[in-house]
Amino acid sequence: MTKLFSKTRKTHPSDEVALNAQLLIKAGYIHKEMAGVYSYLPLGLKVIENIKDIVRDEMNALDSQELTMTTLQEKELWEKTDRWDDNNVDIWFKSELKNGTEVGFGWSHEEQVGNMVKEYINSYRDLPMSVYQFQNKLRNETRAKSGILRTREFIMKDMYSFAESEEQHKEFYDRVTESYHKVFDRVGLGKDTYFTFASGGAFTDKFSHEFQTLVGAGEDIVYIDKKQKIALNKEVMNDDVLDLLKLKKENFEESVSAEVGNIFSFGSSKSETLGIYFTDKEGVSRPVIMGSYGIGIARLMGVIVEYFSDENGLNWPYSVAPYKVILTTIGNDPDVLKEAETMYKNLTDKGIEVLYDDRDARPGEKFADADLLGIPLRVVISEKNIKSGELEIKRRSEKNSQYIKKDELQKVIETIKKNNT
RNA sequence: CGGGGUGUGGCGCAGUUGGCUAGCGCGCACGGCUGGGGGCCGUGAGGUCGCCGGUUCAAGUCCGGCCAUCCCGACCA
Repeated sequence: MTKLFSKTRKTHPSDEVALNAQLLIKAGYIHKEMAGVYSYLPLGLKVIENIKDIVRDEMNALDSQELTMTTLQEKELWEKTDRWDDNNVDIWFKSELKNGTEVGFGWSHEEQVGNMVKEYINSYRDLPMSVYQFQNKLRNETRAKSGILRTREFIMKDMYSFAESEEQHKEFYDRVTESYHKVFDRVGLGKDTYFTFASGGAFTDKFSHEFQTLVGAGEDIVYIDKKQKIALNKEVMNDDVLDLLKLKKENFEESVSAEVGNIFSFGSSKSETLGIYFTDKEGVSRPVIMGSYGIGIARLMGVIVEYFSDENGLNWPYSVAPYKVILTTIGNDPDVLKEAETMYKNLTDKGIEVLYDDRDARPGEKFADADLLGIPLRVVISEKNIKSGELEIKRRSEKNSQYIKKDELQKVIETIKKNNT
């Protein structure tokens, strides 16, 4: 911790109202550049990378392939789908090249990816196919708010799928739904994250689907059916939709939620506009069926903060925690320091990420920071504990510390990992 | 984009009807005492009072414009 350039602080900036940003700034995870624009410091970046690793793992399991597309985008492509005009899409950041050519900064990559894959999709043998990326999206929001939940620049995982038929598309779409549930389970939000019917929007089928996490800081209103574990976004909550889905209104209750993911079907409309065709078995040229699947990585981090934090600060699920153990020394006794360094090495050698609080600070400050930083397990090394021969541990999710035998530590860590808290 | 609020050392704040070298706490540096839930004492560094212009003998304070930021609303593909 003496080498960590970020430091904790006791207060948050007075103009930061959102809990997620208050805590992340106090703990030194993020830095605000301007309204709706945040930098991710070493601790914050580790959380982002942990979330990305989980998402990446699940996307790869779908045989989707990772790539990275550019932020600068061509005007012509968006004009084809009539989405360049500011009257149709009002969140564009635009600029121009030295020669006057207009360019846009990507707020989505649907058009770009569609245009790109035309080169590689020729035959039904090339389908189904899917690609994804983690990328900074730029959206000129009229009003950024809620800390890192709604920003002008944000990290998003966006995936795109291409299929030869509605059936093939549906199969992939359903597998993505499963994968998304796994992602939200793995980051600790599974219990309160609902598969949600939402309005389709331009170019899409009747419904799109969202993944909504029940959390007070959210911006959406959903109606949830806890038994069936599904939800309807308020925007589609009406009798026609209920009839169509064969659902009963009385099973639903209203709740505030945050959208952590969404998935769209485009059918063949976008392919027809962009000219993405393949040749089927009969030699007939047909438009591909396209889908789009997003997870807001930075927003997900913010939702996790909002969901788990308490009056003492952050509280990360093990799976996304920047460090799994915080090793806290008390006093400057040589035996204490030696013991701490031995433990640091032992745990690190086992692949467990340890944040070593080697500061010459008083216990109270160290404990307060350990809580604020939200590391799942705290281990305290002190003269007192060395004499007793026991290990003092405290889980972030629990109030009091406990004493265990030294050889039980590994088991405790395994348990926390398994329960993800 | 409509409405409202706020800008004073890195952070949180005070500064009265305009008036004297712009204060306080945290943090920071140095010295000392401490040592299990943000401890204490002393010394010190650090400020174009958001920016530009105006009124005045005199502006952090009054007026105008601008900028930034937050909240409510609208929007959210």
